[in-house]
Amino acid sequence: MIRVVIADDHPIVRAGLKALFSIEPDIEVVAEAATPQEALDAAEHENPDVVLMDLQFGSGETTTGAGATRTIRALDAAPYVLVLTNYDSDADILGAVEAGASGYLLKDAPPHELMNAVRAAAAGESALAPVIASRLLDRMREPRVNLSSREIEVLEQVGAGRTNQEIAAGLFISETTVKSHLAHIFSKLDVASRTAAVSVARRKGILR
Amino acid sequence: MIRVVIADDHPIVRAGLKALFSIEPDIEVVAEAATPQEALDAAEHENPDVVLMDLQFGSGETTTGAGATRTIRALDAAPYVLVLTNYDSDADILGAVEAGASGYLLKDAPPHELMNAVRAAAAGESALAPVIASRLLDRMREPRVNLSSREIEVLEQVGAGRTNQEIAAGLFISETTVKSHLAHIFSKLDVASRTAAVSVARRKGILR
DNA sequence: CCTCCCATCCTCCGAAAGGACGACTCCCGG
DNA sequence: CCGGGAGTCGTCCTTTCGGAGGATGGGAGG
Repeated sequence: MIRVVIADDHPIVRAGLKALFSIEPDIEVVAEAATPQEALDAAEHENPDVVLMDLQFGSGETTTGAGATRTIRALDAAPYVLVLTNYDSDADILGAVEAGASGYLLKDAPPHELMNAVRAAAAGESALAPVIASRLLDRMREPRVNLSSREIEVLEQVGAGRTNQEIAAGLFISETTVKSHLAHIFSKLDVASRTAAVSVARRKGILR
Repeated sequence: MIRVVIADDHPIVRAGLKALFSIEPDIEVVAEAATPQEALDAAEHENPDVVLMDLQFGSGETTTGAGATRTIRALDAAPYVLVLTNYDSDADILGAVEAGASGYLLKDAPPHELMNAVRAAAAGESALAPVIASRLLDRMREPRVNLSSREIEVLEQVGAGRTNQEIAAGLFISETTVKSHLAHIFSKLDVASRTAAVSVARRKGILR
């Protein structure tokens, strides 16, 4: 019997997963969690084989799904974590994989794919949705972009529509420095304008 | 007995809703639909009281959830449509209400709120999630922004990071015309720069 | 018919943005 | 201890953007 913990803040999704698993003879839902903290507790005390983890939790939470994944994977006798989420943003996928997730599924996946993934995860294998797998490979090919925290800070201001002057005032630096940061950002993202930088950063998941 | 049709492309969500409704003595799920078209068929032939409609369907669909809502509401003896979706974007809410939805719920709503909304809808009343209701009021206060289709087209290009020259070439118009459209956009959105326009448009749900 | 809105085009001009140098600290890792 | 990256600032210059202001034609609607 595969012991599964469901961690998702949507009651509807929890009910759905439970209903789908109730049909499967070899899978048992041993706990439900509506917050990352509850997920962690359940992972510690219910001795599950697999934790199904949503990445997006309500805005009230201090821990994210990725954070909870990391903590769970650091436990003794840690269960495998299968990330189940709505989006296929590059940043999310990378973050989940780095946090130690065994798989990454989208919520619109057909049920049988979900079952396969749970069984694979329980066996210690990795299961990525096909969409995700190819995206991960694409991402591997693209050289990893490393913006400094200050650069991201500036880029966020740009994304909010502020001018260099406004950004300078807001960050207590000179306009020259803002331009300097932007020049570095442009070069790293291989673009020529602020709007293009925002667009690329959004696509890459650097900006939300 | 309240007859309900569930229209959502996520098998997990359909299973969840069905499971939740199975507990309620006065609500019966008479059909499930994975596409807008299926939803329309079910609305016509199953004689439901309420259709629970997701707004986001897979990219392969020709009709949107809002479109299906409009069509369903135009039927003889039309059922009430309750929109149940993930996001609370202004554009989505407005679109759903204009299409004739009786209510707008978020998928992370607690089950009892969902049940209340279904019963209210079946009785011909409106049920909006509190979050949505206040947002709708905010939106009413803000003067409605009406960008022409051409202006939106230009704005999309701007959001993709293209320069005026590139946009002009792409749309087969002169750069002057692009600037003219942008000037109108700026004035309508009450901003002073292209990046600010994109930012505001995104917040208002004009751009995704 | 006349008016409003949309889409298209124009010029002139100032402001913002971006490129290309250089230069100074601070701090981290080899 | 030294190199290099990050962050800060500067100047000079070019290009792009946006503002002002106007013009044309076409379609929708009072």
